[in-house]
Amino acid sequence: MAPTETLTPERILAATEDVLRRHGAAKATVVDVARALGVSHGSVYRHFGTKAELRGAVTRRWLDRTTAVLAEVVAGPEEPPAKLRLWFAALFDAKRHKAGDDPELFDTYSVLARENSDVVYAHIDELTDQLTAILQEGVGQGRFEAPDIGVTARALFEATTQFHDPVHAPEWSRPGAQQSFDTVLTLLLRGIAAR
Amino acid sequence: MAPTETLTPERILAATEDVLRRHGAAKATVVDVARALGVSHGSVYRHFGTKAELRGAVTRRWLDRTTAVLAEVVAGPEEPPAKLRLWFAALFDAKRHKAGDDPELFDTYSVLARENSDVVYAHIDELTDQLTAILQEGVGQGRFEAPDIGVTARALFEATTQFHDPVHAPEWSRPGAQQSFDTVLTLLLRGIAAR
DNA sequence: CAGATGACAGATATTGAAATCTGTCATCTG
DNA sequence: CAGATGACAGATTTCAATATCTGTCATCTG
Repeated sequence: MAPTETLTPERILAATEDVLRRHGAAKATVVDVARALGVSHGSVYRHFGTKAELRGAVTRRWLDRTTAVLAEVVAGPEEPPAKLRLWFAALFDAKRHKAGDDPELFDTYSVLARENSDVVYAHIDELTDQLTAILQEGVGQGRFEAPDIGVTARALFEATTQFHDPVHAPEWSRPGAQQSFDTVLTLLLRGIAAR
Repeated sequence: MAPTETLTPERILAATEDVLRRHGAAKATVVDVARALGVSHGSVYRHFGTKAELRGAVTRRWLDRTTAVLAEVVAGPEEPPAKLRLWFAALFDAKRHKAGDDPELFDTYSVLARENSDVVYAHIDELTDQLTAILQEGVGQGRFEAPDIGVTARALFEATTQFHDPVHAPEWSRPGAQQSFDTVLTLLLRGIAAR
């Protein structure tokens, strides 16, 4: 009856992350998760209806950690142009570190992301909402010009695909990557700057 | 002895494209190619040292067709800003049509591209050289500003990854795709425009 | 004798039987 | 009786035997 012993979604998610870390996306099974928790796999299905749902929840959790970090940048004190650059730099940095520090785990989560595109789309919507907020702030101060802020936010996000989409991770360690990133951002900032 | 009967690299490449079209990237074999030509597979190896080399040559051919179309845009009469937009529009259009018109064939060539990254890198270098030429022209006319034309060309190419990299093909038929493309290009053009 | 052939060894892919996994549910238990 | 269990059916994966393919080369042929 100790709280550690109660089977909760939270504990299941933690165990699932563990199993994924240890076995990789392809070999992680619900049976493994149950075994790690010392319960039958039927009990896991009491909290998550399907394996896909469980993996979706783990994916959401992983992406939300990045969203939280970036939300702090949005709330930060910088001027809009500096904030926008900082936001993208933080995004690129976070991804680059995740990919470089533990490539296997990054691969595992990349597989999860590919099989949970709905979760990823929701994540992208959150990120473009954050971008919209920064743009809004800049337009309000007369620093940015944008006919449609939402569309512009989306365009900024897509123009930087190369630097945040996991499929491009192999290129993030290329020598010229940082320079390309800086140049793209400079172009985009000039592109939205009020004249 | 009719010229149709002489075994040439050209004929082998054509037959290979045919076999790839018919069987797909995974199942196309050198034996298939030889069979299609009515020769033994040993003869194919007289012209292409390995299967990888043959597939690389087919990949190069496929990419070169796009390069040729875009070279015409580079040689065209438009003003640099219009030419730059036209060049990217032609690139996006070409890719979108290839992907939409025959998805299976597009998948096949996407697989070839993935396994021939050296060929793809050479292709990307050609494309950025074309971009460099357009930028050069614009800078010469005082229409563009760019501290380093080569780096800027590369940045423009990477900022449009979303619209030409085959891994993003599924998103090309999304409703907002064209609007995103237009917006990104507008931002980039404003970004390089001389003040 | 230039160019094609086909037999061959080792590498890779296919196949089908056996093992494991997913998702359900009647039953058990504190 | 809320929540866990484990046996079960059908789906999926694994594994090992078999078949096919790649790349070489001694031999053939026009």
